[in-house]
Amino acid sequence: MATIKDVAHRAGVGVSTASRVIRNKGYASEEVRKRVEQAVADLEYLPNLLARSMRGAPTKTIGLLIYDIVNPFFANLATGVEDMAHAHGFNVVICSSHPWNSREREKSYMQMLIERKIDGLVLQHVFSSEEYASLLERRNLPAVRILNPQPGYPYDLVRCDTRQGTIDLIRHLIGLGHQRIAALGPPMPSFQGADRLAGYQEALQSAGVEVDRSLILLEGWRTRDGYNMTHRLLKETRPDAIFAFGPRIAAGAACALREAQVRVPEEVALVCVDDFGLGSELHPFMTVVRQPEHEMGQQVTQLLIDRILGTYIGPPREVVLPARMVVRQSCGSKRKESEQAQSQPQENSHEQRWDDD
Amino acid sequence: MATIKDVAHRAGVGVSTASRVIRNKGYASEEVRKRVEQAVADLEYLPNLLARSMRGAPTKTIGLLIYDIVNPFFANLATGVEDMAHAHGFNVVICSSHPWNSREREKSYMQMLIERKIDGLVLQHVFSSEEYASLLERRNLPAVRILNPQPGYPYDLVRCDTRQGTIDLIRHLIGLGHQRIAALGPPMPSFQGADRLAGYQEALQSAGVEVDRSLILLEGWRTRDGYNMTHRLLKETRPDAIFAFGPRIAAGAACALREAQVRVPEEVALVCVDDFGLGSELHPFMTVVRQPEHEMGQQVTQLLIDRILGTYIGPPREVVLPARMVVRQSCGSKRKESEQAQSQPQENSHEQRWDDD
DNA sequence: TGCTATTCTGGCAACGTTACCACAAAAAAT
DNA sequence: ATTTTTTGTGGTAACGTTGCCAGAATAGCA
Repeated sequence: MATIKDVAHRAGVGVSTASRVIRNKGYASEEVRKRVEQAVADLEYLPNLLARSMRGAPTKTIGLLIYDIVNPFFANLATGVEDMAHAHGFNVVICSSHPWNSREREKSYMQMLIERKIDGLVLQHVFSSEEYASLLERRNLPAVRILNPQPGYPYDLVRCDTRQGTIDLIRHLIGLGHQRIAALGPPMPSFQGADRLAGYQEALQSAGVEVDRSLILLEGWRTRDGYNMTHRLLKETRPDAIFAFGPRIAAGAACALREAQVRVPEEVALVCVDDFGLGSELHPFMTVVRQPEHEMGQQVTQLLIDRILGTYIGPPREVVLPARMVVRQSCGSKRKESEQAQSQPQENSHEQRWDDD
Repeated sequence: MATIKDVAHRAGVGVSTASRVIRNKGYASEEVRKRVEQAVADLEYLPNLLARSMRGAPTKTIGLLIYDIVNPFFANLATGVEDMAHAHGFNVVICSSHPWNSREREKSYMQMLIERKIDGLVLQHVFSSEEYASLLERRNLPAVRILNPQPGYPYDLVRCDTRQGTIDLIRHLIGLGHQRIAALGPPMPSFQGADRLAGYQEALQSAGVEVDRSLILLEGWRTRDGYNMTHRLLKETRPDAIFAFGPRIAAGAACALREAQVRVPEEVALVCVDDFGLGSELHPFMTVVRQPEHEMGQQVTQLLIDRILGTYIGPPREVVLPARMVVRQSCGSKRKESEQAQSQPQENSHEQRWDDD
């Protein structure tokens, strides 16, 4: 662990001179420059960022606090953040507070990020406690939000219009002749849930389909919840279609349907919001509405960096990106039936789908 | 951004006293303790970790450097690392150097991690340059490895016996009557690839099946590669089964098979190493060999923390965990056919599969 | 030759924290 | 009564870096 002192000594110069050469700032003769650079190479010197930051230098690091890195949605989001951050010379510290609201980790990560003096923060969490907001404010640490606003605090926000996306999806189902469409989601004080529920109701009403409250079950986001809700649903009625608010719910529903020997899409259609990552590459089956995760990650990072660099100063901005429907086979569309022999013409070309390089 | 000086001043004590109270170490009267704690609360003081670390204190942070957080394998691995790290009071900085060997990011992240003075490092990368090893050595920064050894450097290692796992998988195929089994993998100087190729050949030989070199294609890990290899393969021959070295390859293969109108599993069986994350929850189709990612993450972190704390000092350890075969439907097993009506009895109960809470 | 610019160099303070020391007061042991 | 130990407190020096300043050497210009 060589320090700048070692470098200076080895090059036979003072520390300030070495510092100037290393940072390439200020005067230094060619002669001295060479010697210092040689010493840096010899000692494999890397500056101590901690010490630098203590003098007030930015850490060039941003934090990303999300629920669950295992969820492909967040994973894609994270790569979007990383891509944009890197383009601006920032590094990203990903903190996955972990499945389902582990408050303890949320707090631990918030403190850790602040203590380590990051330059800014991308937040997906809705704070479980208001104390966090005041923590950020007091240090005036720039923060931006993804997905959900933080009620009462005016951060920049990038979100996706899943309400409209849901409307598209439900209209698609109605267009295929489905009328009794069930909705499976989380319990209701929920931002993401509310958008989808609103879209669901709006699409039905505008199509003149009555909203049947017994078709709406709101119990949770997990696979387990989707499974339970579907079983309960099937005990009472037989819907034409099931709209799951998220992919885990849809996966649980699919399992319950299999167990009940109800065939998808022949007997019931199944759709959801957000995609299945690798699973959709393997077997492009489920018709979904996709949020543009990667782009959302990039955009929110751009907003944050604007704030960090002071490029933008002003009232909070809100960027709303459209959701994109991907029609596949899980609703037994007419199109699909008529073109069954061909290789899913309704799916985008695979060239576009595979961005794994 | 209150400092300890502010706290001390507000409490009417010296900085050392404040420090002692905050760290709960050394003497302090009840009276003073109260006042300092009140000041901490009032000012929302959080210690500056940077400054602490400059005095030589451990940062209680470990770095995790992986290829691709979007891959569910790595995502699960990461949560394993986080779980164990948290259990010991460490935080984790995840750095996803990103799809397919972005050397630039690898380097940038290595430097960033070292500069930020983490306590230890979990590495999955095989260094693209030897300079990294010497970097770590010189700072004697503890590091451990996951998946692959670093040739020439004796780090602790946790890996999975994918050779044996592959043997199980191929034997399973042979047991179902498949003889002409194709292998699709990456180009050959590859650790992971070599294990799987070896297992493949070993299983065939021990079953008395001749290894046909024209059935072995080694072009890459990507979906695109699997797609291309499969098309090329089908142009020349028609195998009984396809063994993909990884899930992306399998996904590409599945796509090519669909396009060629070859049905899985009726006409050709398809298996691979590693699972499909959410996709397998939705549609448990592909028979795979799974590495215990989460456990691997936990174990490797335990090894690292042993090194950091000095609990273990000695020669490098190697932990080899078994792979687990998950039989599903993609090889048209006899079992599956005979029990078709039932709900996948060969799959573990969903209670075990769903760990999303 | 002098005089001001320009280029180059190194010493020193400061960032926020803690380890170490010195000292004072109280408590305990002689 | 004294010495020793325990308890409580605050000052100071580092950690590695950079900004600021002072000064030396060189160059440019009368």
